[in-house]
Amino acid sequence: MRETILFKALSDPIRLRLASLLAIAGEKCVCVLAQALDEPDFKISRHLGIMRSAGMVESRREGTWIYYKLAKPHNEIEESLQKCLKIHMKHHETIKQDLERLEVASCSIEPGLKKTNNPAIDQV
Amino acid sequence: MRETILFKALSDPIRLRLASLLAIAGEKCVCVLAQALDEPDFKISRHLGIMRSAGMVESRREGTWIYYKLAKPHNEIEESLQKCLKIHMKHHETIKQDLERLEVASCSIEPGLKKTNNPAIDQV
DNA sequence: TGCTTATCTGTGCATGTATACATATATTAG
DNA sequence: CTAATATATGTATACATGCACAGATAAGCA
Repeated sequence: MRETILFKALSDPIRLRLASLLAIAGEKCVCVLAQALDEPDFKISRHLGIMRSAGMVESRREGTWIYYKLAKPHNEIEESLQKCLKIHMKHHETIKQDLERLEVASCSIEPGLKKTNNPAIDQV
Repeated sequence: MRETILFKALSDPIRLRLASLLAIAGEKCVCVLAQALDEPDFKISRHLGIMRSAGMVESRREGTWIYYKLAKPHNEIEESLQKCLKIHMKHHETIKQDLERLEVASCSIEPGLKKTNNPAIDQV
């Protein structure tokens, strides 16, 4: 029953929130996801690792950042599940709050942007 | 994240098989499900209890037997999941074997039938 | 080179989970 | 009542899981 790995991956609140955000908002890096969920980086990283072991997400390095996205579904069940998350979870109260934090989240140094020497500007 | 209870309920192979059988074949009693999965009664009973606590199944007593069925979905996610199990799991190798055993399964005394005093007949 | 940020991982601990076995409860038949 | 069948549950054990903290690794930049 390989499928149980999938359900186990979604059976933890942190991982269900991560999967929902990735389904709704697409590819994101660890530090942005950590801000969206308001949880420490190492915790998010570990859970993303579990999800990757389950074949649920894929990662891609870009400079210092590592971006995660939902993996292409391996079968119809996974496809149904991903659609289900994308369509329904955006109305979930917790996910709505996560999405709000996600919108305003940013890495200390945005890719392509350079940190200035003016802290006042950096805070924007 | 109430939904994680659902996924946790499906994250064990026994429970995923039970949920799939109930989704495909409808209401069944414990001893028939135990035969279908080829697992001891007390194990099936305990897992069905977990599924009931998760609000996933409902039970109904009829004489000595207790029949279980999938509960009416509480939201769109549950509804999607049930449809997903019903449509896709019937093609799963393990589930196909379970369904074969389910077809020939029967309680020692079928409801409505009386046990005879002739062991030869009872064995049929 | 050294410094900073982002991400990952080793470790110990507390908690949760699945299991088998024995036993308890419930219903029906005699 | 007793016996038989179906189902549920208490318990001990082995194993898995989530967590926090510290430390490691990797990339970019001065």
